Amino acid sequence: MDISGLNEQQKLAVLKTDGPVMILAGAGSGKTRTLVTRIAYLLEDLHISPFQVLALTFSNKAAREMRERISSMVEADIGSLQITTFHSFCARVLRSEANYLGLSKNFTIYDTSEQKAVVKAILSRHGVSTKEVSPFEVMYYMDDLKNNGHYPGRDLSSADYEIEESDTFFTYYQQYEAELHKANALDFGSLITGVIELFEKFPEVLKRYQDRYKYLLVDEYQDTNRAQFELVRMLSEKSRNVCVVGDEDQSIYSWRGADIRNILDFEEMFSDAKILKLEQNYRSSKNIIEAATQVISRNSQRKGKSMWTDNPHGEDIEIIECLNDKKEAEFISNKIVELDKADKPYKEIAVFYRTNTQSRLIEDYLRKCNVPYRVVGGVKFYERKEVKDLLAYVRVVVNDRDSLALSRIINVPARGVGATTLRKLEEEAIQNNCSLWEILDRLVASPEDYKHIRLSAKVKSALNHLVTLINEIKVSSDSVAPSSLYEKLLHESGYWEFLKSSKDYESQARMENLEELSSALVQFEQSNDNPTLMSFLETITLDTTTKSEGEIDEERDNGEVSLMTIHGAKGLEFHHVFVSGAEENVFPSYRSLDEGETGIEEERRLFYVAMTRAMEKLYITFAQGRMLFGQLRFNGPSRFLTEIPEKFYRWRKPSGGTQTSGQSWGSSDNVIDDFNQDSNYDEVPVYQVASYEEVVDAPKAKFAKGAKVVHSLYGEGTVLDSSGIGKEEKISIKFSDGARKKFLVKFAPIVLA
DNA sequence: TCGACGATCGTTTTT
DNA sequence: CGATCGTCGA
Repeated sequence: MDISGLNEQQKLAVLKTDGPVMILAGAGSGKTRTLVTRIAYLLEDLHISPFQVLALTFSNKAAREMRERISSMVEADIGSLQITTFHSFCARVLRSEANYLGLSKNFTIYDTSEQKAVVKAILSRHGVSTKEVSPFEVMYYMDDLKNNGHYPGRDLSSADYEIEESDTFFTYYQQYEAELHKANALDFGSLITGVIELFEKFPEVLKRYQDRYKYLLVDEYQDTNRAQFELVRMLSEKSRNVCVVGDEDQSIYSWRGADIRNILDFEEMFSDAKILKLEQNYRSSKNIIEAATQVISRNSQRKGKSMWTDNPHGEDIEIIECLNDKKEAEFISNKIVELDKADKPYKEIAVFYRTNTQSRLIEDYLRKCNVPYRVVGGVKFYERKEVKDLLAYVRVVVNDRDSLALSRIINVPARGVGATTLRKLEEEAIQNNCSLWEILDRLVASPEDYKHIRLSAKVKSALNHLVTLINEIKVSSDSVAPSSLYEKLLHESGYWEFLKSSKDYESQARMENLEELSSALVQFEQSNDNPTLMSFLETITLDTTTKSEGEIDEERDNGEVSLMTIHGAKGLEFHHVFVSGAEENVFPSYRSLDEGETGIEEERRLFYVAMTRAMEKLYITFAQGRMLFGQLRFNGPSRFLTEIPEKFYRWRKPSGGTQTSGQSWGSSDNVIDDFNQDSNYDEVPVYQVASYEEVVDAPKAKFAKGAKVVHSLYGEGTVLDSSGIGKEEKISIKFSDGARKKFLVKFAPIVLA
């Protein structure tokens, strides 16, 4: 293996194959290249069988990329090389060892919406309305347990988390788990904890896997949760050849359970661990790297790396202060048009935002300017109602104990089986201690046994038809191609007809989606050795990469501008990057602001990720006023802007328009008033910066309850409520027209009347 | 059983 | 503002 092109640290990372290694790889430091070379080195030079290597990633995209790069590097057939996501790996293990845990190998995987449905059912069973307890709270609670590696009945003596068993949420959790078990289903979290349970309860099974996988690699290690860490620890306990690669500064999924302790405590967990740092950045200009380094250095939760680069200094970062969100979108579009005129390909340009909703305005303006773009992420194909419906049919075929799927389709299309009838059938299932499907199946097979369930002739015949259809498909599922089974389901269930005859203007689009689902299935058949409905279901629940994302590489012209959330941008790079909406309450998001310092640090990492995607040029834009939740808000520039030292940027702000003087945000001398923007907001805010000046350092609440105030946009009002002091002061105002609104005093154009 | 209409409430989303 | 949800009424 030729490793002469690697730097010294990278070489060490490739060659140190024995014992635990943690590679802290900064943004753009050649992380994937190193990882891929390391695997190639194992196979080619050390002659390790691909069968003995397991590489775990988070996304299917990362797994695919790694596999492709390795296969182009080595001679050997890497068919048996396992490069896969944590979840796929666990699903595979659990399918082959299903019997140990009382599962059946055709188990269904529930996604978040199905998880929610089960939680709702349990809450309603307890007579708890979703208003009293939000299903999300329960889901969050359960996810938290699972992220920590908990499964029902786990021995907690060695666990590093605690459980209050008298907690009603714990009861909900237990019932939820029981419910999933009955349905022969697992959710994302229990795919991981299921394997932990398997390994803990059956050491001989664990030993088999330990013996097989002599070399373990974990990518994006900063995003692992505690459960995944446990899994890694167990698998590598014997060989101790574990190599994890991550960057604590790019940990942006803590809200999904990623635990930064996995990085910070790695050395404690693996006492003989070797820590390597990849600190040379090959991606970005010096300006960008140094600025980003300054920003991230404010975080306390980090191991600490010092990134550097040999790349040229590059252009200044540009911070653009826009009058409002429309002007921001307009600026970005115009700039992109300019870049295009300078022969910069669209595909080298990306626009990032904190939340998906922010894409709309930007899209509008890009369209106006005839700039081709694609939105990465957004509405997922497999989350569409009609797709979910059809997949529910498929799920029932694959796993008839999946009562949730069955109840979803039992009356879709409408068969006259309403909530009441369904309730009766479910009651009967509970009485008989069997699944909903078994009741239906028996009811159709021997109706005389179920005379006590009073059903109309119409309902009976409808159920008969449904059950017969499902049974026919089940019988032929071994001999008939999945796509043919799908077609049969689609048409004989009446779903297609139902859409066709529907006058709903959306049903045309729905039909197209179902055709797309069909072609996805055909495509799946063509690219898999042993395609089954089960494996198709698993693939689409565990791999959400949309088809269009894969097609982009084929694009051989200028391509398209990429629009995405910053989360979606991780791992990518672009020559020209726009980070939009750099305002307080947007980025950092208002939600993380009340989480305190932890929240801010995660947002800062997000900001760091955003900055370090840029290779040549970085534009950061923000709007003075933004339409948010239906009202115009004045949030002020993001604190992260002030964390970039002045020498790295030029701050441009509007001149002319209705901008009032006295603006003080870009306080430095590198502010350039060269950027003319007239407002075309219908209701142009009269900008009263004076109040901002006065309020910002106020030692006590400026606006007390009951005070009469004037808002430059909304007029006169009375303060209803006030909280926080100084910069944190928030007030709610009742205006003379009766409207009630809340403001962050610091930025609201409000004065005492 | 279905639809229409208010009330509600707003992150991020690898799997 | 807008999607989503639950509650009514037919």
